[in-house]
Amino acid sequence: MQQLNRQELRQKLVSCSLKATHQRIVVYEALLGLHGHHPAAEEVYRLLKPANPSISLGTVYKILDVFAENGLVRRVFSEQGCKRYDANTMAHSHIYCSNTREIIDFEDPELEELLQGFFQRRNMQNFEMHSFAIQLTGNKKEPDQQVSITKL
Amino acid sequence: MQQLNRQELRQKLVSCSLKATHQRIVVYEALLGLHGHHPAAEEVYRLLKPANPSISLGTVYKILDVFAENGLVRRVFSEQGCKRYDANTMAHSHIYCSNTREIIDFEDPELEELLQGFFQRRNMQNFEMHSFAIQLTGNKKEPDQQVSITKL
DNA sequence: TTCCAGATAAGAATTTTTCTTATGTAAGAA
DNA sequence: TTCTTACATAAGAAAAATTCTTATCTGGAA
Repeated sequence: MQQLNRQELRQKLVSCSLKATHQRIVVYEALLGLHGHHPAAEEVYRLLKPANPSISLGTVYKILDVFAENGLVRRVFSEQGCKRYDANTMAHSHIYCSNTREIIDFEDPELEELLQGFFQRRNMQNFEMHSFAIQLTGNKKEPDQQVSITKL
Repeated sequence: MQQLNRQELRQKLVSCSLKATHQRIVVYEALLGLHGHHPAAEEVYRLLKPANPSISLGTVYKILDVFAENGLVRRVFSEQGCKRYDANTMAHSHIYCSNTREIIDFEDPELEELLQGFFQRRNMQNFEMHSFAIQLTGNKKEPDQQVSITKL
């Protein structure tokens, strides 16, 4: 995950015409630090509270929402009852493990390319597509081990 | 959408080793009737309450959960905060329209086939895939009109 | 610096979901 | 058919997740 310093984070916010407040910076920093973890607002709040005692949960909700609207983070589709966020806005899919309840990042350039190509050719009437996302649902055979792919 | 009578619904439940209670039958019936609508528990409840005054919201939640566990309905991944359900368990994708906030069923056999083939060939280590799902996010150009595809 | 549109804190309020417990009922057994 | 019991439901409390309200504060433009 890209390791940005505060000044760079500040830049990133400003480039989205967002005020670079301290709260927004630490929330963004936390999300980047939690690469692959897809936290809910509550988790981000719990993480930040010790070092930022004045931060409020409502603010974290608002900030995540604003970030999502501005494309700084992705909302992760979730079968669970709560919203999750992902600072990785690159094209990637998610794996839902029924065993461990994890949401796992799954980067498969071939898959992305395949779909990219498909949708470029596919003629959709009355629809302007912004993005697509795939989820795989299943089980990790070894819960402790990672999921990986071998080339075709 | 398949138009099943009560007796057939009863059969369907029993075939999943679920007791065919009146509540389950009307919930299932409602879901089938709302083809393409992807309701949340609350919506199903509101719909059923007039004709079934004794039904309880908690029961609807439980029933939808049981149905999902038994493959009678699909949980629809949603960016929104609440769980949605879909009685159409055939392979299909969902389109999220940012304008209208709709979730639209999108059947594209070629796409399903393409992915089916891809995942059959793709070797995934330590993962047993049960299903995959795609969402397209974007905007309907004409909010009132339908989205459709033209063959390649 | 000053100023102010927009951001935050705090906590109330609302919405969504789960849980608990007493009661009810479907469906198999007698 | 009636009995039995394991499972399902109703009701509402409780918990969890999210939004809203309002007073206060602050980043950054002028």
